[in-house]
Formats: sequence, C-alpha cells, structure tokens
Amino acid sequence: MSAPAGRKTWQAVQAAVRARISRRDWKPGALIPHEAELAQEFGCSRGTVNRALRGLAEDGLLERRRRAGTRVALNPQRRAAFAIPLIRDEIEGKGQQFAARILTREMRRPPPDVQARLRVAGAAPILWLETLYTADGAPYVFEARWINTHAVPRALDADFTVISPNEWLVREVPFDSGDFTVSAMAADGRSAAVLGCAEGAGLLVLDRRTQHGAQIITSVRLVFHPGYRMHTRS
Amino acid sequence: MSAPAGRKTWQAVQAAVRARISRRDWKPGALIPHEAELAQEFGCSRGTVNRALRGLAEDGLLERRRRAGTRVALNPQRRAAFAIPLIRDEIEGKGQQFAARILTREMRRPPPDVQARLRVAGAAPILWLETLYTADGAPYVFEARWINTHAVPRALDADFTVISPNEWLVREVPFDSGDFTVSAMAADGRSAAVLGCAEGAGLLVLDRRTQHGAQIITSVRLVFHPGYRMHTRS
DNA sequence: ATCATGTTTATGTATGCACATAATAGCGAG
DNA sequence: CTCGCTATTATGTGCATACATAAACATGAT
Repeated sequence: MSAPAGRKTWQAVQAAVRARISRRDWKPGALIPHEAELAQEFGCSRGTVNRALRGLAEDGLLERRRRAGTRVALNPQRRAAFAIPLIRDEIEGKGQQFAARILTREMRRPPPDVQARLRVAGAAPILWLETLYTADGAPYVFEARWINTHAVPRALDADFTVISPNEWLVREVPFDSGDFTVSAMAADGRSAAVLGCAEGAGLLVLDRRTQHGAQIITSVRLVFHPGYRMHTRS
Repeated sequence: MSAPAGRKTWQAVQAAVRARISRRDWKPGALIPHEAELAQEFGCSRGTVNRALRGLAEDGLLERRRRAGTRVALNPQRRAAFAIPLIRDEIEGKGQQFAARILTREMRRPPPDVQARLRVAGAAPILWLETLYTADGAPYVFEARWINTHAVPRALDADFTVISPNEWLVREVPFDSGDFTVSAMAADGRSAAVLGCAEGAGLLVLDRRTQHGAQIITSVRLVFHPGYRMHTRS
C-alpha cells in the first residue's frame, strides 16, 4: 500500500495507537475512543481500525469488550512467545555440525506418572528412546522420549538412525496439538555422564507432549547442556 | 452468528481446515486450494477464508506467500506462548497468602555485563533491589532487579514496601517492549539460603528486560523455588 | 544459456454496508 | 427498592468490490 498522504493502513493505525499507549496519552485502565471515532480521526474505515485494535488486543495490550468499549490493559505482557528449538536447525544455524546418536531403543513399561501423562492404560510396554544430539561433537541436548505405540504402531518399524524420532513423527504421524512445560533440574549422575557436565549443574528441561484428538502420540523430555538459554523471538 | 445451514463463519472454516491438516488430507508441505476456491467450497466470501487462513498461518500451521499460494507447514509448532507469571496473581490464584519482603535496596555500580544489558554508560551507581516473594510464608521466587535510575529518577522516591517494584513500574513508567530469557542454574549459597532449599538444587531462572524506545528501564532476574514449572497456556 | 522484461496470479488490504451479539443503562411494574 | 424488560451502543463478523503487491512464470533479446 503506497500510503497516500492522509490515508492509513491498519499497521499505521496500530503503530499510532501503540505510540499513544507507550507515551501514556492513554493510561493503563483508561477507555480509548471507539472504533468509529478513531476511523474518522485517522481517515480510514472502521474495518481498518478494527484490524489494528484486534491485533493489539491479541498481544495483550488492549482489552476489548462489546458495548463496554476498549481500554488499555492494566497489566500488559502476560504472555511471551518463545521459539521452540528445532534442534537440527538450531545447531546448523550456528554453523556447527549436527549429529544424533541413539543411546537406547527398547520396549519398556512406562512408570505410573508417564502412564498418566500419555493416557495409556496399564503397563503394557511401549517404545522408549534416548537420543543425544551433539554440536561439533559436543553434547547439546539429551532427549528421552516415549512413543505411544498403541496409537502409532508404525513407529516400531522406523529406523531412527536414518531420521530422528522427531522428524519421523512430524513427517509420518498426524497430530493436532501439544503442550510444553519448562523446568529446571540439577544434573544427576546419568545426565552429567551423557551431557559431559559436572554432576549438580543446573539444566534446563523442556517437556513436550503431542496429541492427536484425545490420544497422546508422544511425550519427550529435552535436557539441555548447561548454559543453554531460551529466549523470546518477537 | 447463528450459523445457517451451509453458511460458514471464519471459525468454522478454520476448524475445517485444521481438521484436514491434522487428518492429513493435506500433507505437510502440500499446496492447498487457493482462497477463491475454498470460498466457493465453503459457501462464503474470500474475506472469510482469508481471515481463517491468516490465523492458521500466525499459529505456524500454514505458510503463505503471495502468488505462490498456501501450503501446510513442514514443521509446525515453532513457537509456543508461555504465560508470564504475575507473581501476586499466581500465588493468590492458588489460594495462598502472598507476601513480598525487600532484602536489599541500595545504589550500586552495575557490573560490566549488566551495563551492557541495560545499555548504561560507565559505572555510575543505579538502583539495585532484591525482593523475596513468599506463598503462605514459603519462599516462592527471589527477584533481583536493576532499575535504570537515569531513565527513571522517580524510582528513587518510591516506597517499595507498599507496592512491589514490578507493580510500581508497570503503573508509573511508560514502556513499549521487552524481552525474556529462560535458563537454569544450580542453587549457590545465597540462593539456597534465600529460597530455603538445598545448595545445588536446579532452579529455573527468568530474565526480563523492559524498554521504552532505545532506553532500558529495568532488568529483572527471577529465580524460582525448586520444582517450579512454566507451561504453555494456549 | 543468461539476463532483463513484462504478464499473470494468489494473497494482502481497504471500503461501505449490513446485521449479530454482548453488555450496559434506563425504564417501568410490582 | 428490586426485578425484569427494553433500548442503546460498541465490538464482532460477513459480503462484494476494488486495487496493491510479491513472486512465479513466460517471453524475448543478447
């Protein structure tokens, strides 16, 4: 859009509103003019203003309610989007050599907490994989994964030395949602040995669960090398 | 919208497309029909389809490019939105008693890494605060904060025993953006003492930086009690 | 074959209009 | 005064239309 003099695109309106909020022309909690009014002021249609404000509301900067109008959020920044690392890309993106080594692959009966997490009944053995990912040979992240082979029997025939479990699953298995949890742990003997770090080091842990409908496909725990950081990409 | 028989709302279209993707009617990497075609199929206008697909693209489920069309993302779930805890709400939301205690409040010269992080020149002392937040008296999170008093001189007069530094800043100081980093550390002597945990425990660390224009207002480090978890809220 | 150019096409955005919906405000009956 | 209905109003959504823009594609010159 070539931005003719007075005419505003929704991005321009959004930027203008953002500026007013951050300049405190409109203070937290205050009601701002309604869409029609802003449309007139900015010389654009109400649709354009709506688009701009909707985006700001999604970012948590505004709170909108029908009939009640739009007000500046009292407490912005309730959420932050973190980039979920795609191990291979992350390592190769730094110009380092990516490698994956499977440490364990066996059928194992999930402990009770994993049974709950995977929503599998009883203790029938399912596929258990441990993989170490390295960057230029240095341990980068240790992955421990359960694959619900009741839901994905084909996983039993996959050759994970050729394609990583994650890449195989993404490519082969339908899924529709998932959830993440971030926590921290002190390196125990095993983690320290695998990651080649001191026992007791602080390690960032990312648990990810992937599901298709009501069924849980897989549950992974990524334990990162000491010093690893995740940050907002926005 | 009362959803008359054939007529679809953008949410309905979005759900239908989501279903096709997760059912793998449209496989990862595949091109999907263009907007006009889908509009005809769903019996709605192109605008409605556009709205639906735009949302899915924002979620990372689709990749869209002008002229090239829309295809199913090869690797979805590149990002996840985490709820950034508002300590007081989080604790009170669990029905526990919130309390904050200021452990340190002094002018201090920032070490070089903090100087860089705050983009302040030289080593002129700025405000340094340490606060412990408790839930039912149990240590919950330990906050260490630098406030750039060159940018916010008023902070020198604020009484943070009445209002927490975070709440004061949110209410009093304009800002427009920020960034977050998540990492892990092993509890050192001081953290262990303050949080009442064993030395060497794995602790989740959240660093947050808040800025207004080019100026950094404040930089906070939150060190959570052992076992704390952050999870996606989406 | 390579490169520059123009053409085509799918998405991106703006507009005006209409109506749906939620929620407040106001009114009247009891 | 309270309860419940109605009117009002700001946002939410849908549609048809028009034009902008990016990128793939085709064409033609060198």
